Amino acid sequence: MKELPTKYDPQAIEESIYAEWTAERLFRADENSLKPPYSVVIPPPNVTGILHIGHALNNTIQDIIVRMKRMQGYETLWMPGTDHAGIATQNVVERQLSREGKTRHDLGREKFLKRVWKWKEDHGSTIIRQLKRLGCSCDWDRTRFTMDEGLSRAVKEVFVRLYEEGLLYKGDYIINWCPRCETALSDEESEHRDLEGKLYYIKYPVKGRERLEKEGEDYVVVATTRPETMLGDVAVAMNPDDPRYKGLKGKTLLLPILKRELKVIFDGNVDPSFGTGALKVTPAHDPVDFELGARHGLERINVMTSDGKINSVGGDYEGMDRFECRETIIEDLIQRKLFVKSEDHRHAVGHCYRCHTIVEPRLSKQWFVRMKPLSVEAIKVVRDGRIKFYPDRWGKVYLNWMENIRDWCISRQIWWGHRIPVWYCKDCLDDHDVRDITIDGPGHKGIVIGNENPGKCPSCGGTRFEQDPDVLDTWFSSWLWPFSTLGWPEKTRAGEVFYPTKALVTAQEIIFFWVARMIMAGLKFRGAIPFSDVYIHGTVRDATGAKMSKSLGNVIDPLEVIKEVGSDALRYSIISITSQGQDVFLSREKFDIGRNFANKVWNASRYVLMTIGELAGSAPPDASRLGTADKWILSSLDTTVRNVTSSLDAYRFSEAASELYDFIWHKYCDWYLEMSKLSEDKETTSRVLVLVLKESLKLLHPFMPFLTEAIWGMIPGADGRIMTAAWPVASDEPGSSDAVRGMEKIIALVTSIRNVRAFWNIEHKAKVRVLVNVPSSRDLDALKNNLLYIRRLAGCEIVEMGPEVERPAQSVASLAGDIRLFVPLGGAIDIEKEKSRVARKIGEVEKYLGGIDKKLSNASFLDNAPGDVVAKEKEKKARFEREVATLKDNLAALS
RNA sequence: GGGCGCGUAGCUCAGCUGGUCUAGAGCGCUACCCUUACAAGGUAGAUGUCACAGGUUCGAUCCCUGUCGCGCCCACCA
Repeated sequence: MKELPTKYDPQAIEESIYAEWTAERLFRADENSLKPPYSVVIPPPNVTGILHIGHALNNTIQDIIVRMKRMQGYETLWMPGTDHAGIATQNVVERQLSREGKTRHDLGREKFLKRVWKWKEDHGSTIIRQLKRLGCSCDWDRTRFTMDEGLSRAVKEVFVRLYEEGLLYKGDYIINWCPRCETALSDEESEHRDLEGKLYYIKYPVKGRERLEKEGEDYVVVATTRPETMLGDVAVAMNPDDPRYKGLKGKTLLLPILKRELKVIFDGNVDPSFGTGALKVTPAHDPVDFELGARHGLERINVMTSDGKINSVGGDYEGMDRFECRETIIEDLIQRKLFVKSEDHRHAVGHCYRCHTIVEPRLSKQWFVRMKPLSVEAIKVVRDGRIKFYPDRWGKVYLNWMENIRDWCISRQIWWGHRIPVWYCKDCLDDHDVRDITIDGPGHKGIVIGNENPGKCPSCGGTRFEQDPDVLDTWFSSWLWPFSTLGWPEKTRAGEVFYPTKALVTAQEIIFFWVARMIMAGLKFRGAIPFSDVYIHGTVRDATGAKMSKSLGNVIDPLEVIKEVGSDALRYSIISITSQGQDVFLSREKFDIGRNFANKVWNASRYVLMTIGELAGSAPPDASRLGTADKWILSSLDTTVRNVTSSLDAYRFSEAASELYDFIWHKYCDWYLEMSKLSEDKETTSRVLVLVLKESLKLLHPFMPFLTEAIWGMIPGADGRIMTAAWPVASDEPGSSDAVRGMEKIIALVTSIRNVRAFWNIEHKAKVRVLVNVPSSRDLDALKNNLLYIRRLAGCEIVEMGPEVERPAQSVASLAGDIRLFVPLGGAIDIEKEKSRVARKIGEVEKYLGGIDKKLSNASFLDNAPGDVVAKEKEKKARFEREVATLKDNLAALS
């Protein structure tokens, strides 16, 4: 007989079991299998990343889905991989370089990229290792990286197609610019955070009236939060209906400090109620001003360098940092008496999502994707339910973004990433700086798309080519992930079989970044949705509600938790506290839930394996020999199978977890296992014990894969791996309701007797004598058949049991549903104590009875409520009345 | 400015289409127990005007409206 070690030691089993699974190639997804396919998309974690607790949650959920589906007989593919995280990775390597006193420019592009690749080889698999430690059953043979050759081909293919369909353009727009990373960012990459800023009021003189005496005639006051951008002002705008400024029509203003002449323009988009109603117009540094400038044909003056310093336009301010310049300009304006006042002003300011530097809205020439055409289908598929969000409120968030979608800035001024596959013919373009070329659509002269130098220009025959220096947004490769990883644009068997996938599991933060764009890309390039279910789980926060992040230092490292309590406990704990879509507030103690449960399962299994000996074999129990408890536990198991399966199918993971917890702990261990110790038919009991254990372990396997596999390996007659065992199927019949009812009576009676024992401080080893009044003959049979159990579990002697049993003198009484029980205590009864107990109980029951009485005497209730509800209420009433009667009887007898 | 979520036991939270709710769980608390699977355990127990105010309904923790408190997301009010 095999035996489990006495002590549950997750460290001892987890890594070795994972190695066994790997050796047996159980994670592999076979595209030639005849099983129905089932695939999920793993969000490619950032290659610079390490596993944080949010990943642990995310990947546990996916692993649960995948493991259940695998056990249900699907050919499951869980495709793992990482994305190259352009900006983040480049930052990491640049930081490394700066410690050596170098910049990337010192190395040059080629050497720098070599260095990044080296870094990737050294560190890029950290998170993969960690996911394995967590137990993820991904098909690691298919691990992909967004810069792999195949995925890069997909990126190029998509770029070409978008270009040829006129969905790409390159032009001057205000984009979010990170002066630290020195690159453009998409709107999604600029995170808005509320900051306490100032709103500065500044006088702009009217040309020729430099005395500055009368506001509105000699000067105009404008309000701005970014005074440094005034260096790029070209106009001041007012609302045409604003009476204050009617007189300024046709006038010219002077920019303080630079003395540039500014036009006065009128535009309906200016809000007269904000500030002074006069808006300084800086088309190169503000999106609103850019629009205004475009409508009124204004010049665009860029005043900053790429690292956020004032450029030569700024005269004396040249070379100053943008915020230093802000201070200096204010001081200068105060000196020149052009400064009016400043007010506190709270406003949202964009920050770089990678380095948290304040983003500068800046005029820049960038590549964009026209998104509106791509969004049309993507809106439809969610509207008509082909793609469902869980919980569905996220569908609204998605649609709201999709319906207001803006063009996607995809070029980045960094080196690590997919280089934009565009070659410029220097001859056709008259040696213009390639950064300055504007491209509206396909067929632009002198432009060749491709990864290789085209060699010869198709239009002029020239041979001098220069590739676009920029790279693509990382998400431009991530949005292709569901099909690029399956070989697209090649037609592959895997691509046919495993696309579309079924489920996507992710956090709310990347709905726009990734989920929405994958849907668009899937529809556009594969002509089909990439997945049908999007499950959005909550954000993991610390106990105070703050997002867990390294910079806040509130991170719980999952690997440390694994070291302490094991991966199974971590997984179970985090799932059980995560109700659907709700944010998770995490603290260290939460992991006790899983640790204790794992321990319980371990010990119960150990006990079962120890006691069954050779009795169980692999044979099922003989149905004719099943007793009340056997039938009850089998029926409860059946219910549990049904509920766990349906909860998991509905993405209610915590519900499934607690269903299992309750069944295994409070039904199987607390009752069935205890009763099994007293069984007289050891063979049947053993068979039931093993059967229920095996089925429970299977249900638990997706949550606690290691533990269940370890135990499975010790069970006689449990073949193969639990990981590939067949998922339990619930029976069609409702099960033995008689046994369930009977068992409920047993439990109620035993509990009630124990209650009496505890209340009267009856010594542990002393047996009490009990008389039991059971009105129902059905229940009486059930109880009589299980007298042995009742006696032993409650530590009592049943003196009498039947429908006519009366309360003897000198006894205390108790109730178990409609069963009355009497315990003669002789002189040991403290009358006053018992009286107060009974009186309190009467009060309680009468309160409930009152409520039901009121209901039942309400004619409208009787008329309107469905029949079964009324019947139930009546039943309840009868029960309570009996209870009250009994209790009153008891009270009377005590006096 | 728009959208969303949350206020339920001392703490952390479940409670899915209103009646199976006499509102649950885990932790904590009280009493008893080292009963030969488990003290990371067992047995028994205490604790709730389900944020507040209205409304709909025969009936509301659940649906609607408003108020207060907390949190999140989106947004070009300079």
